[in-house]
Amino acid sequence: MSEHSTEASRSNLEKIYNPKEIEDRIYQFWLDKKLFHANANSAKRPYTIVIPPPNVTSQLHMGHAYNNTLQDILIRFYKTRGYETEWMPGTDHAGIATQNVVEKALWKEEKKTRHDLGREEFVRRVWQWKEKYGSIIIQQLQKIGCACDWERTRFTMDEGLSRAVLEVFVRMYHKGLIYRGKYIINWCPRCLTALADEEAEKQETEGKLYYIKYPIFRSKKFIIVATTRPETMLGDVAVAVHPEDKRYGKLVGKTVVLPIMNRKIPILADEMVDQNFGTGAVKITPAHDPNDFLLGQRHSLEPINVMHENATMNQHAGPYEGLDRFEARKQVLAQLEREGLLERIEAHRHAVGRCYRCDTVVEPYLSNQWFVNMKPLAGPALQAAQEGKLKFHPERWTKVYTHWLENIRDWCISRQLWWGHQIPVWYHKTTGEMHCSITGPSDPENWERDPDVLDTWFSSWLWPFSTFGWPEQTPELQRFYPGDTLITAPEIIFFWVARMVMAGYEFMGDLPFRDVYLNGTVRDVQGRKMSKSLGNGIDPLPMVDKYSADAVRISLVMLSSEGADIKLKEGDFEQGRNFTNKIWNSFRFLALHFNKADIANATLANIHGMRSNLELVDRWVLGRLNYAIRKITAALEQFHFHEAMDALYNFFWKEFCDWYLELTKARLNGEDQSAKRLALSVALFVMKHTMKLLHPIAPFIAEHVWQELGRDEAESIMLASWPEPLAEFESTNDANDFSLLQDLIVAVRNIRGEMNVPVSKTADVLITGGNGQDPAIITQHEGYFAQLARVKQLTYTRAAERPKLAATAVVKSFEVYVPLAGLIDVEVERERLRKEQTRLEKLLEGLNQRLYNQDFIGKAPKEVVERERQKKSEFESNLQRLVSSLRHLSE
RNA sequence: GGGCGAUUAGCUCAGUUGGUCAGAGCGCCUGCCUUACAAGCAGGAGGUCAGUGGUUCGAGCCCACUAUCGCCCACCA
Repeated sequence: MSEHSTEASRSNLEKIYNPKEIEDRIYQFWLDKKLFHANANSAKRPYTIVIPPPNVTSQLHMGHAYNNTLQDILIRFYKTRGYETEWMPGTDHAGIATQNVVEKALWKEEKKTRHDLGREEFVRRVWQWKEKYGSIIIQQLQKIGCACDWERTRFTMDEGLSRAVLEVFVRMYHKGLIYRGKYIINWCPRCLTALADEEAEKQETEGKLYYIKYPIFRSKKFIIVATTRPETMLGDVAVAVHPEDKRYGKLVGKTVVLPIMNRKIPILADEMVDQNFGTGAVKITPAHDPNDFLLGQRHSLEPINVMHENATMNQHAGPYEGLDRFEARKQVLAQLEREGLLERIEAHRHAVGRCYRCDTVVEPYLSNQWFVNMKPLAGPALQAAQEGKLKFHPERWTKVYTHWLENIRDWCISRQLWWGHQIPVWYHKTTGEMHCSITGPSDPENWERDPDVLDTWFSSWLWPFSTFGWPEQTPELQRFYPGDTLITAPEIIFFWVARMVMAGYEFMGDLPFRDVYLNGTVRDVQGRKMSKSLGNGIDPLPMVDKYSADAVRISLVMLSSEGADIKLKEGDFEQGRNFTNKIWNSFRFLALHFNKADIANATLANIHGMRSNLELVDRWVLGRLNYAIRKITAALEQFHFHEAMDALYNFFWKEFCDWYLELTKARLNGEDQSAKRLALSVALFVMKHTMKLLHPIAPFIAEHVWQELGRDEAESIMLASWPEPLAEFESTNDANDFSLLQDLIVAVRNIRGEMNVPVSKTADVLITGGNGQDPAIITQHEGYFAQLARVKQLTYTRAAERPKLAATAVVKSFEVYVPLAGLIDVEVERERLRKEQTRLEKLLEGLNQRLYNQDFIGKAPKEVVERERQKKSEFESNLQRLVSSLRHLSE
């Protein structure tokens, strides 16, 4: 990093902040100085963020940019507060997603399927792909400034993490927490694998409910069943009714002839059946419906699987063998129709599961899979939230989390993929015996390994400790586990958050983080989620190019309130950009005046030394800075990012730039060297502190200005300390005095503005009244009026002659007159005063209503009543003086 | 079928324990290229805080119900 600008070079700093090369250079500077790396042997307190590892297939989208900005804010905030911060970056192997991507490419480029290559070669190709493209998203995080500990970058299929995965599987297997069995699972016929319940996304769909007549054996009668998936009837093995259903009592035990298949199947009674749905009689297809499967088990029915894995009908589907399930549905219905067995069709809204990766309709399918018994794991995770050890922000998510845990179902963890951690179980070729271990059996030639791999989340849920070397007790693990904070999207509370907590308790005996902040979703202006398929996304990287990373970060934070969704359009980034430009120009302004000594003098100790020489505006701005420090610190501690940004924005722009710097120009441009140096000390002090406060949100410009300001405290702003409140400047007197001056100045500006007096024209101002209050505060600061309201001569008299043709304003107990002979439009002025009159009258009306109300007088706290009384007398006086002015104007 | 959010200026949204809270940014109108910044400065207009009822001396803020929108969960086939 170059030495900060020389005084000579500062005169030609660009007017527009141009961050392009600056941001890259600064990031490299941080990297060179190893400022992101956390030291496991540090004496500082650790602060750990658990970052969601993005899929290796991902490109950075706006959701990532938002989420990672928030994490980076916390990391930088805690780092400068003296913590040893650890943010471990990495990627997730994303089993299905990655395999799909590579398979697609393989087909496109070589017209080959993975089966053409064979498992070993295919997996090798996926690794190749991963090496080439898998770190793109990680690099993109650098573009937005993320302070990740790059030396610890991890991948869920790294050797270490894979070791942890196998270790966990083996331990759980031997503990009886993992089992294998034939159950109905969610099957994706396109990805050809089982899915967990959470991976089958339920979508409300307008479907149909088909009523089908099943002829009763040796009878003319029928029993009518209702189904949404008629093609599954080919696998029916029974019809069930409720045992207490009077309509069907006589039929229980009879037999029906399954249409098309002509199979004789029984009519059973089972409590599962809902008498109020459909006809109260339900067809039973144990191989294709989870409820039917359970019922089938209770009644010892043999399931009949009628589909292949790709959801075409198989040899058990009779005449429909070979057809796709939906084609089969059509033809089954046609045949039923021809045979007069289709009673009727109703519109029916129901939830259909779809594969979360490819959106294909999921088929409930009977197959052999591995499951985790979740109940024993859920207990501690539930308790942690109930006891407040685990906190969600916003708090309402606690309920979502606990509800899921209370109703937890077993987790299907086997996937019929090649890309992933292969299950460490071997089957004996002759005895069929199972062997589960990390290293495998000692006589491998007699065994065959389970071909399935594990669900990606089975590695993700170990992330908070597997990344630190677990199961070894490494120094990193001992130091950085448990972590502090997780920031993620609500969509993965079940997939990931809850499971990490469960794994944390099971394998580490402690939860992995204490606070979980759920950030909202980034949406387009119409409120739709940004997505590739809709094409409504805003790519963050071009925005970074166009507006700068800081601008993108600032804008995102400004738009976000706690956990709420963000509606985003490109123009929103202008606000962030404008703010960085404002910062740049305020620095540029100071740069025209300051020298090295001024920077050295911009310390609290020095300002204290000169305390008696401070002007009101100096004390005021330091008071406002103190307020901003308190507010921003508290906001960030509570994850109120928006509030922190808001406080910073207002302090810096509205108070420091608009009032302080404007009022300091006289001293900076004046002849009085000591006054100039003093003003610069204060201004630079505020500037430095503002950069420290800004650093978590907009690190690049904060560092850049920090460097230009001489980096006297630390060579990087990342090593500077977070500002402490300035209690000694919390003077309410100064605040009140300055506030009065602001009101008076605004009143004059208001008159000038309404009268369209050009800036080039100065004006005289007469102030009267004050109601006994010492007017010195006004007369002593005549210069403020000159600078901010173009006042040539300010006069105060206790009871003045009212000037002729003057515009008037009432400010607290003072009256402000701006004589504007030749400029004033009497009509405009009258309008202005009347408007103010109406406003006051309305306020008084409200006050009177309260003050004449005995209940209010009697029950409201004394201070409140007193305050209202004072307000009333103030307003009444104001109104009176205003009316007098109006009358005078008409004379 | 359950649960949870949202509804405040034309737009996007803030409003911490009920008593100067009716606000910000953008947009709009007026005047300014005032030697830091036109990506700027100064001024201004715009809202019965979704509706109804309740609690209270007092309610965007608390309670109930209603309406509209959105999200999540759910084995009525």
